[in-house]
Amino acid sequence: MSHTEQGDINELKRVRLEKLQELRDMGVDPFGGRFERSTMAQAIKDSFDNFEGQTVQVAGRMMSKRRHGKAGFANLQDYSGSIQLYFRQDDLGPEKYELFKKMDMGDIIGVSGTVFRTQKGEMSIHVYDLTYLSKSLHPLPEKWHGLKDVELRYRQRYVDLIVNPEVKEVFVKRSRIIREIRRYLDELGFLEVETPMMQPIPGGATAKPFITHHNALDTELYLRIAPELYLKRLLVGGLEKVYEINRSFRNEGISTRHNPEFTMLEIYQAYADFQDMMDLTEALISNVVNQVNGSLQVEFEGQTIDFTTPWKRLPMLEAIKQYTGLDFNHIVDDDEAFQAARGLGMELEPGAARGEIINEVFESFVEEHLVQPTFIFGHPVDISPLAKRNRETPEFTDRFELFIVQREIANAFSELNDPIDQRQRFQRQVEKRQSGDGEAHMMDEDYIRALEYGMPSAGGLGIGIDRLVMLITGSPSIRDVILFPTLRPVKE
RNA sequence: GGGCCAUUAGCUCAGACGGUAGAGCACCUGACUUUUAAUCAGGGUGUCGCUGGUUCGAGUCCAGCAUGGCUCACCA
Repeated sequence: MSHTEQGDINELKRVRLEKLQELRDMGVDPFGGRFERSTMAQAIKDSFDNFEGQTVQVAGRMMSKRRHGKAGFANLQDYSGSIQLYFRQDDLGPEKYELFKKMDMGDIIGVSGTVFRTQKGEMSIHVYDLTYLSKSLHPLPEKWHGLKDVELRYRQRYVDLIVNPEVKEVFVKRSRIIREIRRYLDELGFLEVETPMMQPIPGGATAKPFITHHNALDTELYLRIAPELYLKRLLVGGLEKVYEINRSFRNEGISTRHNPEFTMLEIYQAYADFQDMMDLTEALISNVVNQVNGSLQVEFEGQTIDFTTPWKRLPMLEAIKQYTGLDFNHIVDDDEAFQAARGLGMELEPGAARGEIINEVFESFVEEHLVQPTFIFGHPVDISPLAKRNRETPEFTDRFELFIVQREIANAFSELNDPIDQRQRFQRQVEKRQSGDGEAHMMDEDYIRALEYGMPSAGGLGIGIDRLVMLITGSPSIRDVILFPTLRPVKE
C-alpha cells in the first residue's frame, strides 16, 4: 500500500483492515477460494416446500446483519436474489460464531445450513458452517436510499449494481434484447460477421471520427463511425445476408441520447430493398419487445408506446406538409426552399441545398410529433450519400428512418450499387469536407472498386441498440443502459 | 461549446439574516438466542468540491476553476 493511500485512509476502512488482520490471525483466509454452491437464494424461495429441512450451500454478499447476543440474522444476496441467514452460537460453536460477529456488511461468504421458516414466516437458512470468500474493505451505501449520486453510480457501477437491484434488471434485459435479435436474425439465415473497428478511411455515416495511431504500421487509423462500407463489401463478396452488432465511435457531444461509443446493429440483405427493410424492422423490433417485455405496450416517460404492427408509414414531404403546411413538392429549387424555411422562422446557412433544407425543416417541425412508431421515408439525396435514388423522383432516395418518442431508432435504405453515381456522391462529400465540414465522407477508392466488381441491389438497415434498449427498459438516459458510460477521467 | 442547477460525514440529506458543523443509516463500545428499517444505552468519525476575494468573522455573499446533472446546439 502506498504512503499516500495510507494517509488518505478513513476510519471506516481502517477498522475493516484491522478485522481483516484479525481473521488472518485466527487462521482464516479472508479471500477464500472455490465454493461449491448447491443452489441459489431465489430458487430456495421459489420452491421452499422442496427445500424445507434440506441442507443447502449458498454464497453471496452479506447485505444486512441483525445481532441478538448469541444469535443473529443476516441477509445474503447472490445473483438470483437474497435470502435470510440465521446464526446461533450453540449450533456454530464459539469460533465460527466469532466469525459471524466479525462479518461486515458487504463481505462475501459461503454458508452451509438447513432451510427453515422463522416464527415470523421468513424463509431462511439455519447456518451451521460459514466460509469467508471475500472481505469487503469499503462500507456499502445506505440500505434504503441506495446509491443516488449519479456520478458515483456511473464511475463505480459495481457499487450501483450491488445496491440498486433495478439497475441489474436493466442490463439483464439489455442482454436478452441483444440475444433475441441475434436469434431472430440467425433464424432468418443471416450471417453474423465482424468487420474492422479500426479503419484507414472512416465511412458509412456523417460524423467526426476518433483518430489513433498504429506504431508498427506508422499510420493513422480511425475508430469506425459505422460498419456500413465493410458490410457492403461482403455483399460484393457473395455473403448475401449479413449483420453485425457492435460498437461504433463518434467524436461528438455527449447527451442523454449520445455516448461516444455506442452499439449499432447493421443488417444487409442482397436482392431486397428498403421496403423489405421496413417489414424486417417492424417484425424484428415488435418481436423483441414482445419477447422481452411480454407485451407490445411499453411505458416510457409517462407515455404508452404501442408496438403493435403495422406501424405508420409517412413520406417525409407528406409529414412536413402535415406539420408546417409547406409542400416541398412545389418548391423545386434551392432558393425557393431557402425562402420557405426562412418563412417558418428558421435560420439557415446560405448556400444550403434544397434537400438539406428539407431535412432541417423536418427535424425542426416534425420529429417532435413522432411519438408512436413511425416510418418516415423518401429522404433527399443531398443528405443520403449512400442510398439509391428513387426511380420516379431521383432527387429523393429509397430511404426511411424509424422514429419512436421523438428519437431516431433506425435508418435504412436501398443501397446505392452504381459505382459511377457513388463516386460522384463521394466527390460532392469531399467538396463539403474541403469547405470545412468535418463530418462529410472521405473518398473511399477501395469501396468504389468493390462496387465496380458489382454489388447486388440490397436493403440495408441500422438500428441504434442503446436507444432501443432505452425504450424497452423505460430508461430516460443512454447512460442508464450503458454499463460504463464515457465520463471525464478523474485527475489526481 | 452555450444556458440553468448541484457539490456539506462512508451513504441519503438538513443547515433563515454571515456568528465555533447537524440528522438518519453505516461505523465503534456494551446488553440481548426467531429478528427483519430489530431494539435499548453510550460515542461524531468532516479539507462544507478547489482557489482567491469581501468581512472582525464565510458552509452561507462575490469571482474564477473543477466535476456531474438537465437543456440547447450536433448526431444515432
